[in-house]
Amino acid sequence: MGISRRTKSVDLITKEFESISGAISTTELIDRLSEQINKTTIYRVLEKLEDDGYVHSFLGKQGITWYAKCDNCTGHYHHDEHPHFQCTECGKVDCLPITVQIPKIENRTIDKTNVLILGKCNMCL
Amino acid sequence: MGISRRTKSVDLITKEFESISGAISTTELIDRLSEQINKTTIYRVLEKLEDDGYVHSFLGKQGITWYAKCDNCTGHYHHDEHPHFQCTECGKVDCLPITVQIPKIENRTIDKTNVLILGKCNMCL
DNA sequence: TATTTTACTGCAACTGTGTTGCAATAGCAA
DNA sequence: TTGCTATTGCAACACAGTTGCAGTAAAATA
Repeated sequence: MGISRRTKSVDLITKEFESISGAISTTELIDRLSEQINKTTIYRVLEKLEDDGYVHSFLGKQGITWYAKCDNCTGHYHHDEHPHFQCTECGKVDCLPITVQIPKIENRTIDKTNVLILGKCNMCL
Repeated sequence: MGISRRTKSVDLITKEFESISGAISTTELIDRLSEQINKTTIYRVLEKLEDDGYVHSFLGKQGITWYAKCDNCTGHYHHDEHPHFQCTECGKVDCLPITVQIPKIENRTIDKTNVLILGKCNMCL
């Protein structure tokens, strides 16, 4: 069940995603919007935007949730089957438009793969 | 700074790792040992055991910390550069003795790669 | 063995991320 | 304009993990 009404919260949050490059953590989003939207609402809107396929979520370095409106993923390819990169210097997180091959594994099926790559981004090299 | 004194807590925790196959989450370890060891101590001992290279830590599905005494990683190869597998049915987590190739990425350096594969394990197929 | 040093432990209180219940508000269709 | 109900804000909660500190106990030293 995604977004069914266009509200102030939805507008503010989508505008935030349009204005950034890369991903944003829920905590950062709450910091930026807490004077205008309650944090509970932020969590709930993000959930719905993900249902709608507008953003996707994943976990960053310390296990906190990040969201990205990734242009590289569309349609059925959506569910973040691409790796994410987090810079260990500045903390910035991006989607990587590459594919990571996972070998077949005996006696197991693979539903989903989460790949987080840690390193230095081009600004911090 | 790893373990420097052999205490009851260290014995109980290492004994737990000897008795299991695969990985164990901090929460499960606390459940099992909370009558014998305080949770703060469990967190602190795990940290030291990781410093010593006896176990390694990584994040599971919901961002909680897991530890494994993985036999496949030794010496400099230690720092969990292997993928981890979490069963979406039973929740069991294992180290996978395979290598995932990460392509070189322009304008970035790679320090570490976290790969979590979600799917069904051989018991749940 | 007795003493001393200090690593380790337990406790209580705290932090940060995320969730839940519920009453009030506000899109939007009719 | 009205009525339905999705959405919101608030307060309180849940849970993983951390911190400060005083007391305890390995283990080195005498």
